[in-house]
Amino acid sequence: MKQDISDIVQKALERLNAKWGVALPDIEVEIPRDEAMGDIATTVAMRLATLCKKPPRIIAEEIIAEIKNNILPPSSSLEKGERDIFDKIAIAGPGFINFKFTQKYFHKGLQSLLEEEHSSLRADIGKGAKIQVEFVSANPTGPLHIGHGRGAAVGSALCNILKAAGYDVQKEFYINDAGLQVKLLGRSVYARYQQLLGNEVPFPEDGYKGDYVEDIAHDIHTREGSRYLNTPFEECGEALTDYSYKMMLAHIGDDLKDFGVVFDNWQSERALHEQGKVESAIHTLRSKGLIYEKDGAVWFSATRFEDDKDRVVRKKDGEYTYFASDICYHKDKLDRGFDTIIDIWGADHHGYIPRIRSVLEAFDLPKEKFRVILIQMVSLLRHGVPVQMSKRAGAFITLREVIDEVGPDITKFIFLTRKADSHLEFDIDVAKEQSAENPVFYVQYAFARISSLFRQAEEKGVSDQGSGIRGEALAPLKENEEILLIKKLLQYPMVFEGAALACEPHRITYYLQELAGVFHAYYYKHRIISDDKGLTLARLGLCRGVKIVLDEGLKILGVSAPERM
RNA sequence: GCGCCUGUAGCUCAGUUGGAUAGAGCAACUGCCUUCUAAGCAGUGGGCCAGGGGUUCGAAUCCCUUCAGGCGCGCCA
Repeated sequence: MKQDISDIVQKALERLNAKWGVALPDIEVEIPRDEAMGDIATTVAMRLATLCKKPPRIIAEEIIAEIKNNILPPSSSLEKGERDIFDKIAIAGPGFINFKFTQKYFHKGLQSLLEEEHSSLRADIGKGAKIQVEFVSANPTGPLHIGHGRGAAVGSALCNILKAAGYDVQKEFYINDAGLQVKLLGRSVYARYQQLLGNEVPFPEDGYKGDYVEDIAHDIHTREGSRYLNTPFEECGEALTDYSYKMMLAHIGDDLKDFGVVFDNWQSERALHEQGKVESAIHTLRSKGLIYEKDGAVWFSATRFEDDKDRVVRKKDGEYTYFASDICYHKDKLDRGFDTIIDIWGADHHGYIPRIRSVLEAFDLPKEKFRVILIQMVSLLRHGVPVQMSKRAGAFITLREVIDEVGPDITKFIFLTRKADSHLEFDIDVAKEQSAENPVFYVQYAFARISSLFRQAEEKGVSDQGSGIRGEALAPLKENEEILLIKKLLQYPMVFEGAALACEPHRITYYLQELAGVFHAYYYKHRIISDDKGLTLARLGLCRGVKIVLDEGLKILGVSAPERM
């Protein structure tokens, strides 16, 4: 729909520009707010006004005349051409050009949806460009919490969108398996293990206090018995630490899997060190004169770029910082040949962005290739009361608990009903108890209703398959609600494109709710299966179109599309 | 103190990258099940888009400023 208008207007503009001789602006096309104004509109005349130094309405008139006289197929006959595609082309307001399509146009649009199915809903924006999205990347020092869940839902949906938009997408989880935090987990497990066996060693200050730490200790005891009892941490710490974080990592992987999120690659931070990549990246910076020593530590001159402070890469104790691995990691990602790398972070890490951008600049890597999506905090509520979350104290609600209690579909859908960068209130009881009022069911119910229709049609021996919804078969669709519904279906590609370009999955969520709404209204008002076979087939065709688009959208969100409810 | 984000209906949030008379879902109130799933439909009420200034044909959207809230500003990750 958008493409058709863009093409037609583009042709008209190119012809007219022989006379104007200006730099043509992009043709922006939008859905008018009010249905009555038209099906689609362009603002290009207003944009041209300053360029051509003419009033926008005059320009709009010229464009319309050009379209009617010289562009529209199949002949120069204005009446005929207009009848095939447009009911009306009109100027409105300050210079909008509003297009109103014919029923025939909508029938054809539905027909190509039915013929091409999902492929007609995707686009080739990416043209095979390699893009990598890194998300979740939770420290393997504890279970995933609800904030990670939001990141997982958004990241996964975004990847689905980008794939459908023709990008070659890789989903990556970065494992922070180096550094102090995993060591602290090891110490915590060590202490619990000793305590379990009656050796009351002190629990580390700021250690991880969650029950899962004891679980790991128990697990080690059942597998390996008491062999580490009274062994100093210096001797067995490494083994315990390794075991512990790998265990956590396995749990994280399981949680994600049950949430319906899978990764293509798990990149270990340790591996970067072991392969000498961290050292070599720092070395490269040093050779560029961007590394210096001060106070016994090694620093990166980030202030030469856009950061407001220089940053330590190697601590006084000789250990590399997390930032050092991150320097290496981001360079490495681009070295791996990705055209774009997207990092999805918790919004509390926003201060980190200038640092990484500085790094890319330091390596002469184009920083436009690096994009960050920030995920705002989730406030978890129970009965409208905030649940306080503190990881260190061990008092928090895990993603696992939420999935078990509320279910993955509802959880994901709620995460995806808001822009990533805006706060989200997640009330477990509202999500669960009022599940009938939950928007996810509204959308799924539309899908289930249609599925039910097809089952019944089949029982009555009516099938839209085989008999073929082609050519004139869709002509009986004449009701307002039917045209409205087709129009909604044909808007999907516009919404999808917008979601892909802006990296905003929530647009799909909103669209699906609207589509379901239009469908429910239609379903209530008009009977699909009737004695009129031609009409029944046409309406089933329309329903199949809705089903295809609902299916596509739900797949992108990672939410199931049930045949029955 | 500096930086980033947020402020839209009673509540939770959208708002097509600057477009037309500001939108949805809850909540409230009215109706609709002998008809393909009422997890549904139809309708009513509800707004100084935090306040103020600016930019232009046009601002919830961009710039400046004030106020309010959140988050950062480690040789943690």
